[in-house]
Amino acid sequence: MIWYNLMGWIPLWTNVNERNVSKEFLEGLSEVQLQAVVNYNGPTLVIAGAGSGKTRVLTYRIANMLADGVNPHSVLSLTFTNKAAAEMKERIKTVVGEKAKYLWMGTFHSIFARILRAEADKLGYPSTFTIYDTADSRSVLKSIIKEMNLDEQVYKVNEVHSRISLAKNNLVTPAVYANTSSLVTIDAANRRPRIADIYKKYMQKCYLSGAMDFDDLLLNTNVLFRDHPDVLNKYQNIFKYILVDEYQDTNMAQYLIVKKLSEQHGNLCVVGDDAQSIYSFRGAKIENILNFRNDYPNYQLFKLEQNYRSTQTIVNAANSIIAKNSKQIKKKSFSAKDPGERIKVLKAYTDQEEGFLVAGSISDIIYREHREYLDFAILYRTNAQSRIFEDALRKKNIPYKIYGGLSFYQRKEIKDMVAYLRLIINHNDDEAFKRIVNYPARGIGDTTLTHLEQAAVANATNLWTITTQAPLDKVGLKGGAIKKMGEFAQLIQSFQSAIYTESAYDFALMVATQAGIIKDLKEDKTNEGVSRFENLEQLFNGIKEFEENAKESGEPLPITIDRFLENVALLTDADSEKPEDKNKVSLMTVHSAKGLEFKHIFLVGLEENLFPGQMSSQSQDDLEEERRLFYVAVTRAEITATISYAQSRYKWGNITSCVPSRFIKEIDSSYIDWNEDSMFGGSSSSASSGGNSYSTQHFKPKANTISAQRTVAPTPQHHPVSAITEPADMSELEVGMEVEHERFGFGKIEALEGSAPEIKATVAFTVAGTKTLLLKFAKLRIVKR
DNA sequence: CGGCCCCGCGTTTTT
DNA sequence: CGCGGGGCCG
Repeated sequence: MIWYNLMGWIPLWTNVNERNVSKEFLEGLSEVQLQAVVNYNGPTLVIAGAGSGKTRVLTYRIANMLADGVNPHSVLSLTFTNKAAAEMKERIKTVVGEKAKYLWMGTFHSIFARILRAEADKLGYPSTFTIYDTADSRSVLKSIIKEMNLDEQVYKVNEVHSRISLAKNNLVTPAVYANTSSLVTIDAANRRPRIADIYKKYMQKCYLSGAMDFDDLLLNTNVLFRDHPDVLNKYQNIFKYILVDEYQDTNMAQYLIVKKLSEQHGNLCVVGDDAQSIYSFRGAKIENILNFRNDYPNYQLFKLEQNYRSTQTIVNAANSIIAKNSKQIKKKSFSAKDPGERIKVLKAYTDQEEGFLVAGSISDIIYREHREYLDFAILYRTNAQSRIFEDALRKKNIPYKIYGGLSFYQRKEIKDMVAYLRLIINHNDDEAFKRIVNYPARGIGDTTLTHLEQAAVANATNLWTITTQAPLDKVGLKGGAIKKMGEFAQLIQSFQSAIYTESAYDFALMVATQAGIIKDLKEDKTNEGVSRFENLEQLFNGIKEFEENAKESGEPLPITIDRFLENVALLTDADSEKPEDKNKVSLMTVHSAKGLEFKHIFLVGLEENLFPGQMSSQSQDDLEEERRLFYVAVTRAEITATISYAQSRYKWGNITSCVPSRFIKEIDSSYIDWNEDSMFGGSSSSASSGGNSYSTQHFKPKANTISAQRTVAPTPQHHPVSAITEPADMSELEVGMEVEHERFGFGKIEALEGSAPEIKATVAFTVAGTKTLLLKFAKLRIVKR
C-alpha cells in the first residue's frame, strides 16, 4: 500500500501538461479530501463515511484530472442512479466547463447498454434490442410457467424472477445453474426443481424477442468481454480512468466488468461506505469493498472520517449502532459540529397516533425553529406505512410529497404508448406485441393470441414472425382473426419508412394518432381518463425535451425516436422533480433516502418485525443489513433525529400489537431522550427511561382534529400514577359498561371481539370519539357496570 | 370477447 | 385495508 505524499501544501496553479489551469476549486477541501482528489493514479479506495463529502471528492477528483489535461473521453464514471450521474456531471461542468459533457458518466446499466448496442452484432442481437423492465420480465416468466404447466402457486413469478436475477448477477448460466448444488438444493427444498429449466426458456424467449432484461445488460457485457478479447481490449484502452461510486452496492457482474476494464491502466478509484451497504437483497456484495485491498495490494487508501452533515450526537449515536455489526472496515466517523440535541423517542399508542405525533412535532419545530417544510423527512421501512403519515399531514395542512410508488413510466397509458414505439423499432419484441395487439380494442382476443403464442413456441420464434410469415389458417385462426391480424401487422409496418426521417416527437405523435391511442384516451371523460391523457401529454413533452437536449449538444438532425427509446426503460421519474414540489415534507423509504440529507429526520415504525423486518431477524447477515439501514436512516439528519414507534398498528386490516425495535436499545442511551411527551408545551417531567407509563399531556384534543360534537367536555383526568385502578380484568368487561381510559377519558363499550390476548373493544368515548382498542394495552378502568 | 367481481396477497428495489 | 389478477358470466 502506498502512503500518499503529505506535501502539506498544494500549489493552486500547477504546470501539468504545460497548461496553467486555475485550481481554486481545491481550496476548502480538507487535507484528506485534497489528497484523495489529487492522487488520481493507481488503484484507490476511498472509504467515505456518511456526510463526509464523498460526492465532492469524486467530482473534484474528475475535475482535477480534466484541469490537468486528461481527455474527458477517457474517463468512465459509474453511478447507481441517473440522478447521481446527472448531478455529478453538472457539478464538474461548473468547475471545468463544457468538456465535462464528453465524460462517460452514467449508471452501470446505461453505459453498458450503450456499449452493447454498439457491439450487439457480436452477441447476435440487433442494435435496436429492447430493454425489458421488471414488469416485462415477470410477464415473460408467467407465460413460461403456464406453458410448462407448472403450479403457479409453487412457482411464484416474483420468486422465480429473483432466483434468475440472482443467478445472472453472479454470472451463472442456466446450464451452470442446473449443476450448482447450492442453488439446486434450495430450489428442491422449496419444491421448485424446474427453475433451471424456466431460466433456460426465459433466456431463449428474451433472445428470440431481441430483448435484454436489466440483469442481461451486465451479464451480456461480461459475455462480450469474455468472448471477444479484441472488444475488451478496445474499451480497456479507451477508459484510462475508471471511477465507481457506491462501490459497496456493486454485485458480482458489475465487479467483474470494472475489474476487467481497469486491467490495462490500473486507474480504478472506488468510493463507498461498507456501513451503508443496504442492497444485498438485490445481489450487492459488501465483500467487493471489503476485499478491495486483496484485489489491488498496491492500492491507496483514503478514509473520509469527518462528518460535515450532522451534529456530534447524531454521528456518535449512529456509530454506537453500527458498532454492533461484525463485518466492517474500521473507521471512526466524527463530527466537529455542536453536540446538538439528543435523539427523541416518541411512543405512540396506535399507528394513527404515531402519525399524529409526528405531524404535530413537525409543525411544532417549524414554528419554534422557523424551519421550512423541505427541512423535514419522514422515513419508513415499508411503503405501506406512508398512508398514516399522509393522513396526519393532510389534516394539519402540511404539504408533503411521496417518493417511490408507481413510477411515471410504469403507468398503463405510458407503457401502452411506449410499447407501440418498441414494437415499431423492434418487431420481435413479444411483450410489446402482446401489450398492444388489442389496444385500442380491435377485436383480437385471448384465443387468437394463444394460437399465435403456441405457434411461436413450436417454431422457436416470436409472435411477429408468426403473424407475418406463417400461414395463419394453419396456426388455427379463423377468417375474421386472420384479417384483423393482417391489419394490425400492416399498421405497425406502415410506420417503418418514417422511423429515421421524422423527428422523435413528430413520429410519436403520428403513431399515437394513427393507432387510435389519442382518440381512445380522449373519449374517456372520467377524472381518471383525463389524468391518463395528461400523462400521455407529459410523455410527449418528455420526448420533445429529449429532442431539444440532443439538438443543443449538436447531434445530427433529425433526432429520431429510436434514440429516445434506447434508454427509456432505464429512466425513473426520480430525476424530474416538479418545482412546485420543492418546499414540501418528504416521505420515503429508508432505502430511497440514501444519499439525501435533511435538517430534521423522523424515523418511524421502529418495531420488531417492521424494522428490523420480520424476514430479517432470521440470519445474522440479514440483521446486520437492517442495522446498516438503520444507520443510513439516522445519518440523514443534520440537526435532529426523532424515532417513533407504535404499540399497536393495523396490519392487513387487523390490529396487531407491536414490540419496540431492538435498534432503539442498541443506541447508546446517553444519546437518547426518552422524554417523549415534552413537545406540546413540555410541562411534564415524567416518563423515565424505558418506563411504560403512558404519556398523556401531548394529546390535548385540538378542535379541528377531533370531532368533539358532544356536550361539555369533562376536564381531562390527571390521576397520580398510583391512583389508577388496576387495569380491569379483561374477562370482567362487557358490552354496555362505562369505562375510563387514562388518555381518552370516559366512554361506553359498544362491542367486544377477538379472543385473549388480542381482545378488541370498541369504545365510544365522550370526547375522543369511537375507538377500537386492544385490551391488553388499554388499561380500562371500570366506572359503571 | 369484454367487463365485472371476488379472491388472494401484501419487505426493501438506484437499474 | 387496498390492489391486482384471474376466472366466470353475459
